[in-house]
Amino acid sequence: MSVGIRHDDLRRRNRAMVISAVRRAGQPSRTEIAATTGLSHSTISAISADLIQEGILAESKASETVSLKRGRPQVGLSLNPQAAAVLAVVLSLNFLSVAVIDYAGQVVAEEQRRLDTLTMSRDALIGECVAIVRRRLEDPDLDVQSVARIALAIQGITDSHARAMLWSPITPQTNIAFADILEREFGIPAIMENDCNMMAVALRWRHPDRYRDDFIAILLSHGIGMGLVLKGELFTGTHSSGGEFGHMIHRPGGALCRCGRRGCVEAYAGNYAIWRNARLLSENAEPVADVSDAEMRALAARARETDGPEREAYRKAGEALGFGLGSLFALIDPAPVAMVGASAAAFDLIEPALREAIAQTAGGQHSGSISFDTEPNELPLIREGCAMRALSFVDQEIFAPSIQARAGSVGKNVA
Amino acid sequence: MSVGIRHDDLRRRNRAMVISAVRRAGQPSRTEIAATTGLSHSTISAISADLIQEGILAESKASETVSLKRGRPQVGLSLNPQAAAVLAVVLSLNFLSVAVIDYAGQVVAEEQRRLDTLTMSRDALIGECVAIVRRRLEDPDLDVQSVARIALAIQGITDSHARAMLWSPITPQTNIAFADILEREFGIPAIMENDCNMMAVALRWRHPDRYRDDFIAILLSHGIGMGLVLKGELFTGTHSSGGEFGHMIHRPGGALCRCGRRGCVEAYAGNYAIWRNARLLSENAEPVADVSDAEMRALAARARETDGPEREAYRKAGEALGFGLGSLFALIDPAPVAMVGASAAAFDLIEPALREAIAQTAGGQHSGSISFDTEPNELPLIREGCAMRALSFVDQEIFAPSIQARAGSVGKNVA
DNA sequence: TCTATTTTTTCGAGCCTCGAAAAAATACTG
DNA sequence: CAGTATTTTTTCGAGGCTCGAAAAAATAGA
Repeated sequence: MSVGIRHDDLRRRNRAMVISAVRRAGQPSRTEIAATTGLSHSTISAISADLIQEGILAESKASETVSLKRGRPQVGLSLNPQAAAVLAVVLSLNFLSVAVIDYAGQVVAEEQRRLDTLTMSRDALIGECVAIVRRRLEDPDLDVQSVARIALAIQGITDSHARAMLWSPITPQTNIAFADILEREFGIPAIMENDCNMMAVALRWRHPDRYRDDFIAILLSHGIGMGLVLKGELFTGTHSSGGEFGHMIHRPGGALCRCGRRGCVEAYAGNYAIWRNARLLSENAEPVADVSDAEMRALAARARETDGPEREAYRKAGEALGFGLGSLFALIDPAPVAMVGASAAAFDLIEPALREAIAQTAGGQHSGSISFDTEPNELPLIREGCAMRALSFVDQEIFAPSIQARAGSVGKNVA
Repeated sequence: MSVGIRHDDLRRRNRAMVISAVRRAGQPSRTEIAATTGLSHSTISAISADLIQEGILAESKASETVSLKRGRPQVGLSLNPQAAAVLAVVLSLNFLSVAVIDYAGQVVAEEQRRLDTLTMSRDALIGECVAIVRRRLEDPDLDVQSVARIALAIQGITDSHARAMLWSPITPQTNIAFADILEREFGIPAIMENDCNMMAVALRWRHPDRYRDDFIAILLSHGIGMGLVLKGELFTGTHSSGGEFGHMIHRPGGALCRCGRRGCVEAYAGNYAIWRNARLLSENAEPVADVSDAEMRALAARARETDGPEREAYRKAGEALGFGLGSLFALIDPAPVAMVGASAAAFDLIEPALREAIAQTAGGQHSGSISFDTEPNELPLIREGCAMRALSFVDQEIFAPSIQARAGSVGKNVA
């Protein structure tokens, strides 16, 4: 059962709230923070004095915005970039990237690498990840002491504790506890997240107006992934990262999916499925390992030109996505949808059939009001989500810890 | 954004926690409460002294359990039955029932009534609900002042604020703001809940070991409903009660559903669908309004006897439920399932096809470990859930209010 | 230079929780 | 049956936290 609130929790939570208000608002004054948090000015004053003294926040000296109002000008508070740093590692098909991000959220260094993830051994895969992190940590420009968190996003299913990859389409290996491995290797807290969940996290930071409490991010790529935010919280399954939208059943016993089952949404809407249908191959044909983006673009071009099998393939994809979304909407009610990934560039080919399908489902009552945005580039989004996830952890777990072990904290080695 | 924690919230939350600990544990001693909440003995002592003084809790005088241990015997704390009362109203097809429940959760009065909900006018339907509540409130044995909450459960879709029925299969009427109507009529806070959600709430109270953080309650009746608890919280949609499992799409363009659409799970697994298939009627045949329980029992009996269309009808029902659950499991991961309602008595006919279908879906990896319980009687469950929902509200909103307006509270008119 | 205005800090009051010690209530012991 | 051991509950002072009010700080306008 949930635990009572101890007296010291109070300060901890309010500290976290102030930090989070600053991260969200950019350069809010103490008065603004008091307004958004509902706490009194005196409390905000006390907490921010602590945070500044600890080197977590800083006052923005420059009164860049010329104060037009009378009275004492507001002093903006901002995150001290040097207070900490985090690493965002993204592992996707044949591709590994890492970015070092300062406490204010700016990328300070990055590195990318092509791999052959599908054929690599378990040790090689782990080795590459460890190595790329090590290279970044050995960068003389980086104060290793300040690195407070490593977040690794992977295409595939992760466990609900954000420790391990359970299964992934990018490698035959399963059950790799990346978070534990990195933690042991570098002594830095690490987490392992699902890539689509990180897309959703990033969208929430990028467009807080459009994507706030309830929305859906769908990755249209070789496979179909989903990140879901409900009631302002990232939705995960009870045991895994969950939200395996691509493997909801569209047609029982239908087309062969990459996962080995039949009739999944992905078996109609994933790149390999569109490719398979466009070539008029059997639905039982083994999914191909990879279709290049160029090839998909050519497919889309042909679909736009003539009403041939390519157009029909996209239509089928739209239908599968539409019925899938319809079933999803039956459970969670309609919400804004962001279509992310290379195939989002072909969303014009997908949308008509998708809307038609949705109209036949429980979500159909609102089909007019359902809006779709597209964002063809998933990688920056995933990295950004990863970084924000890691930074939020630092905000809450390190700079607002439950124990008063504030001495020796990462923030200390500043000013 | 979320709001900071004020100093007075602290006491409020801890009060709520103590009350909730007592409601859950039955007659816990102060020491036990301290252990489960993690608060100190002194705090528990102070809070429970307040609560006893206010007439919310009471010490169980009788040391019924002969203390076998040395030392000062524990004094059990219990809820004072007279501290408040709530009304649980359940409106289902052709049936209206109300129960008065004391603060300790015991039914102290009840009344039931047959109606013809399908043909009643809007005003008549509202009138019946208001009237049955009025009769209970006019009961001389009841202290009207102590009635702190009315909870109304209805088969159908309610809004996410628990104010109104949006749509229901039991009446052609839509958008009835029952909660507002009852509140205005009687001046007592009211809520409007979905029946299947209340089933889930009740299961959680009844079997906290089996149904705690994540589970699914499915109503197998004329229609198919679902109540879902995820991460210990009742799951609702973003705009409505959500969880319309029965209207997830099983077969695009398939059998005609009561909701007017095609291929919903319900169009294969609802009583009317089983009946339709058992009679070898077309999948396009208009769903019948009602099939009596006796008729369904006869159908089930025939299905058990011979391998005819009846058995096939149940098989199809199982298949639809299985693929539906499989898609659901793709989103939320597998969880224990309780099958509730008259047709749960025929679950033996449904289960084989259901398991076979699930095995073909993303949930299939765990198909062996998924357990199903059956509970044929939904009404007591719904009422119980309704009552607990209302009582929890009293616990938290009235007996642990955010403002210190403790004078004049309902608890005051006791001792 | 003085006044009005707005932001931020300071200060004392009021709560709340906690730990330690005391008090209360019982079982065991000889 | 009195004394001791044991367990539960209450009491009490200390320490923290937030709050409101007042003071201080910082600026624009007169």
